Amino acid sequence: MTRQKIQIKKIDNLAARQVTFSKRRKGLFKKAHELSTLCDAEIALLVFSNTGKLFEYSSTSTRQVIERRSLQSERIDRLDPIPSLELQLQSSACATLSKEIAEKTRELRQLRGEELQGLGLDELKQLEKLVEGGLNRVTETKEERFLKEISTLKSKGVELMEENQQLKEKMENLPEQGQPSESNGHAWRSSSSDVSLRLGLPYPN
Amino acid sequence: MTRQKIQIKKIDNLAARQVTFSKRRKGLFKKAHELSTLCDAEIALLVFSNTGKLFEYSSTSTRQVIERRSLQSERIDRLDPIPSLELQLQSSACATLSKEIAEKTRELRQLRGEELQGLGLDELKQLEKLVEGGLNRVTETKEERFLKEISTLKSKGVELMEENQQLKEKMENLPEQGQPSESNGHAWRSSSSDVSLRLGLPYPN
DNA sequence: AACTATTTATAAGA
DNA sequence: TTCTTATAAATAGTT
Repeated sequence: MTRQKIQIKKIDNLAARQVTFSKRRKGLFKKAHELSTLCDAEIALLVFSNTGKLFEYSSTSTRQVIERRSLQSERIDRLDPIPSLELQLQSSACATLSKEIAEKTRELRQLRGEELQGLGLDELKQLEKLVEGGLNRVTETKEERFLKEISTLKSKGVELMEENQQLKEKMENLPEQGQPSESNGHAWRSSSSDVSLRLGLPYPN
Repeated sequence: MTRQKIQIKKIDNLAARQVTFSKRRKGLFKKAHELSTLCDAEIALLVFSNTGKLFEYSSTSTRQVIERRSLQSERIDRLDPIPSLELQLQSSACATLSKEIAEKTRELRQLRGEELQGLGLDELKQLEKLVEGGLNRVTETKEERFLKEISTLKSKGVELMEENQQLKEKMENLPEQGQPSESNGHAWRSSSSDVSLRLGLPYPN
């Protein structure tokens, strides 16, 4: 609707879809609120994201609006003695969920390279691209994490070296006075001098 | 919002309110539909007019969306006075299925490298291995398929060449007798001699 | 129901 | 995520 007109069909790119979802959800809620205020309407708006998260708006209370709807839309089903309408509805919901699970299971197996026999050459090429993309992102993330780890260790090393340096200076400034152990002091110096080696740091600073 | 900006408060004039209600309701429903399509969201929108008339939109079915919400909100507000035992059982089955879907969705996204922020270094390494394995299997399968395709084409090529050879021999064994077209025979020979080239076969056998 | 001057929403990019 | 901005879309008031 701006910069460029878009087609109303599912947005493929995940990030773009999430951004659009946020923006448009906000816009939709605003419009719903305006309509309820301007025209004194009672409104309930339920939105489940792709990922299953629920967002809702209601001019009064969602429950109240839903109850009002139940009253309107024929409560004939109250008379249904046997397989209550709700039971039927839930059954079909379960069936839908089951189908969704089957589909996701198949996708998962394909991404893991486990159920490839049904696929054509083109589908295989597409799948390969998808998995390559995933692998790249995973590898990138892993390496970023590694680098972060390394730089954390580096700065810890620097801190330790500074601390040790201060300790060394304190030790040297102490007048020689028959302390419990002289070798103790020596050990401090020697252990403090190779912190960067023990931590595997590339260079001491 | 045009000609003049309006305040978002109840419109006093009845006629104007009704007109605005129609216009904005239409706009709101359109926006809801666009959001559900663009972002693959499940939406239910209930609007009661001033006069008590119900208008509703749903991407799937209003009941289904409401059921899904009931599951999420852990039945805080139950609309059923006595949820029959069967209904309860089914509800919990649905809840289980929903959880399974959420889990599989998360796995899928991780395999696609889309939801990595929560993972530790070890988990990332493991995931990388998994995706690498998948990629290898997909690539292998794809290449097998390629080879199969190639050998199929090869044998077809051989068949064609043999058939052409037979045809050539038949042609040559025919005594010269004013046939419909001599050039026809020539065309056959010339096209039959380069089957392997036209099919892009690596070598004629 | 149509028109249109404006306001509002928003796609793309930063 | 949030901001910006050019442009598309919605719509208030009018006919």
